[in-house]
Amino acid sequence: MSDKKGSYRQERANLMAVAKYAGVSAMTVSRVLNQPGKVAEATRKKVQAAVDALGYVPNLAANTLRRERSGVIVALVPTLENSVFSDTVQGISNALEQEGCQLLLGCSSYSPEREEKLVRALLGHRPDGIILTGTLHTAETHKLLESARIPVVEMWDIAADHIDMAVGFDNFAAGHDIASHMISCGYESLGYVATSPEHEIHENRAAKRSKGIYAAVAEAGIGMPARQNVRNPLDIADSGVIAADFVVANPGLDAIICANEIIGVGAIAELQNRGWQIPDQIAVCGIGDANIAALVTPGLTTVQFYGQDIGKRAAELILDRLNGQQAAEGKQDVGFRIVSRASTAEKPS
Amino acid sequence: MSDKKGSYRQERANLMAVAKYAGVSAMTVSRVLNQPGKVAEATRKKVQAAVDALGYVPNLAANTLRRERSGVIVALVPTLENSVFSDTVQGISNALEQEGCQLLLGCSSYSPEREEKLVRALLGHRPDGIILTGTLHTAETHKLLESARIPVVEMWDIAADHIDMAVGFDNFAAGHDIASHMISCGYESLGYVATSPEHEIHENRAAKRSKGIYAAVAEAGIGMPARQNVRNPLDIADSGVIAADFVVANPGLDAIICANEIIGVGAIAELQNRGWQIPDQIAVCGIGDANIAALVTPGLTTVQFYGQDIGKRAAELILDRLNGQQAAEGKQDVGFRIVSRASTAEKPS
DNA sequence: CTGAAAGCGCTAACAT
DNA sequence: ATGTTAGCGCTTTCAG
Repeated sequence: MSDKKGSYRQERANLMAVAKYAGVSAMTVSRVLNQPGKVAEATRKKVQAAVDALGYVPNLAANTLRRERSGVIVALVPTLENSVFSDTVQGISNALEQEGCQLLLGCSSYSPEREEKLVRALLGHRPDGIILTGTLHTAETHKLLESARIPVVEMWDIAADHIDMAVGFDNFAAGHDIASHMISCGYESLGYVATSPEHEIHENRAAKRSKGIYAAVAEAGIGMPARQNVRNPLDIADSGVIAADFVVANPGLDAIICANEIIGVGAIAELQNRGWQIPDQIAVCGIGDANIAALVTPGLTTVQFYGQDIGKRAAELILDRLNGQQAAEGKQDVGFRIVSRASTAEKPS
Repeated sequence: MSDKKGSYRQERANLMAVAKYAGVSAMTVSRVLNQPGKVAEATRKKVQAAVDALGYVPNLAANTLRRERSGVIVALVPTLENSVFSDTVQGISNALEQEGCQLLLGCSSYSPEREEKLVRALLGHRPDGIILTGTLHTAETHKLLESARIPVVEMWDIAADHIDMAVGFDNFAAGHDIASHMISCGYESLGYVATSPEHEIHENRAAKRSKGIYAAVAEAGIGMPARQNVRNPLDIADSGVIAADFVVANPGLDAIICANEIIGVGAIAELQNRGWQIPDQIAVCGIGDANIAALVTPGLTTVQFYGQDIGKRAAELILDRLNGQQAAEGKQDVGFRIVSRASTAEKPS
C-alpha cells in the first residue's frame, strides 16, 4: 500500500517527478535532456541519476504540442506486398533513423480516396514531413497538404508539376526504353500483357509506362502490339496462365512485354510448362526488377528500378529541408536500367 | 496584408478558431467531432461547416496528452527486405486501419541494442500498444516495456514465457518437421546450409529451427548432418555458390536443408548451373516460403509460414485488449505447413 | 444541450 | 547556471 519508496506501483514518471527526485526544477531536467551543455556537471549527474532511477521516458506528445515539431515523418505507399515498396520503406526507415526521426506508415491500397483519409488522419499527428507515392491525389489531399505547410515529397515518378519535391524517374521513358530494347533486339510482333485500364487509372505510373511502350512502337513503325490485361497483377500463377493463353491465341507474336515482373515470371513458368522455348519461340520481358527476375530460368529481361534508393532520397529531401538546407535539388531523377537476361536474345535478321 | 477574410494566409486552425467561426464554444466543437450524438442537429451543422471552411485537422498531440491515448501502435521488425516481415507489417497495417489506429514502424536490423533504442524513442510517443519480433530483448527493453504499461505482443515465436501476449509458431517444431519430412522421404545423408552462429545468436528463431533439425536427425539415428554456414543469408547468388561448393565437397550427401528459402533457391540455381540433377542427385529444401520457392524449377520444398496472418493477429490482440476484450487467448499458435515440391521426392528404398 | 475552468507534460521566454 | 511563468490544443469535470 505504501507508496513512499516510490517503487511499489510506480506511476509513469514525468518531468516534475524527475525534478523533485533530483531536487531541481523541471526546467533543469529539460535542459539536461535537450541541452546538456548548459547545465553544470554536478547537476547533470544528479538529474541523470534521477532519470535512470525513475525510468523516465519523455512524453513526446507534450513536446510536439509545445515545440510544433514532432520528429515524425509520414510515408504512404500503395502496399508492402510489392517488394519495390517494401524496399522503399526500408530505405526511408534507414535514413530517418540516422536523424532520430520516426516513421508513421500508411498503405493506401492504390486508392486515392484511402490515401486522402490516411493523409487527414496522419496529419493530425503533426508530422514534420510527408512522403507520398505517385502524383495522383484527390483535390482534398492537395488542400490538406497545402495547409499542413510541411515538406512534401512525391516518389516513384517525375512529372512536370509537383506539390513540393519529388524523387523518382521518368515512367514514360522506362516503358519507351524497354520496348525500344525489344525492337532493337529484332522483335517485331509484340504483345503487351498489361494491368487493367481500371488499375492504370489509379496507378498512373503504370499508365505512363504503357504510353511509353506504345510511343516506342509507333516510332519504330512496327504496328501496335496486341494487348491482354491481367486480373490480379500480383498473382503469379493467374497472370502466367493469362499470358500464356494470350500467346497461344496470337500465333504471330515473337515477344511479349509484361507490365510487371510478377506477370513476366509467371508467363515464363507457364509458357515453359506448355512446352514453349524461351526466347526462341517467344521472348518475354518484364518491367520492374523485384529480385525474382533473376531467379527463373531463363532469367527475365526487365527494367530495374531503385526502390531503396528512392526511399532513402525521399527521406533525405525531407530531412535536408528541415535542417534548412534548401540546397538540394527538389526534383531528383534516379533513373532506371534495362537488364537484359536470357528471356530475350538478339534476333538474327 | 488584411487577415479579415481569414483566407489570405490561413494559419493552421485550432479548436478555438473553429468555435469562434461557428459562434459556439470550443467544447461544442469537440463534441461535434467526438460525440456528435450529444449535440443538437442545427449546432452540429454549423460547426461542421466551420470545420470544413477552415480545413480544421485536430491536433492529435494535444489529444494524446490530454486523453493518455494516442491511437498509435508501434511495430518493430528486423527488416523489410525479407518478405516475411513486410507481409507481417502489411497484415498489421490492414488490421489497424480498420480500427482507425496508426502504425509507427521501426526496423531493428536484428540487433537487440538497436531495438532497445527504438523502443525507448518510440515509447515516447505514448503508443497504445507495441508489437515486437521475437523473444530476444535486452534487459533494459524489458524494463521499458514493463513500465510502459501497455499491451505487448511478441510475434514469430511461441515460447514458454512471454512479456505479455504472443502470436507465432513453434520454431523448433518447424525445423524438426522439415527434417523429419526429408528423412521420411528416404534421405539419409543430410547437409545443412545454415546461417552463421553469430546470426543465430540474434535470430534465435533460426537457432531454434536448427535445434529442431538436429533433434529430428538424432531421433532418426541417421547421423548428424554436415553443416555449412553462409555469409549473407539474404544474398541469393552468394549463398547458392556456397551451398553448391558444400555439396561438391561432401560427395556422400543425398539432400541439403537450407536455413531459408533464399539460400534454397540460390542452391537450386547454382547446382543446376553445375549440371546437378535435382532431386535425383541431390535434393534441396528450404525453410520459410517467401513466394519465390514456387518460382524456380524444380519448385523448392519448404516450410511455409503465415507472415500476414501473424501480423494481423498481433494487431488484433492489441486492439482486443484495448477494447477491453480480455477474452482472446494471449498466446496464439498459427502453425506452419510443409510444402513438398519437386526439389525433393520420395526416394525408393 | 451548451459552456467555463482546469490541467495533461513540456519548453520558450524571461527572470535571477 | 538555474528557476518562474505561461501556454501549446485539447478534453474532463462540473455548472448551468
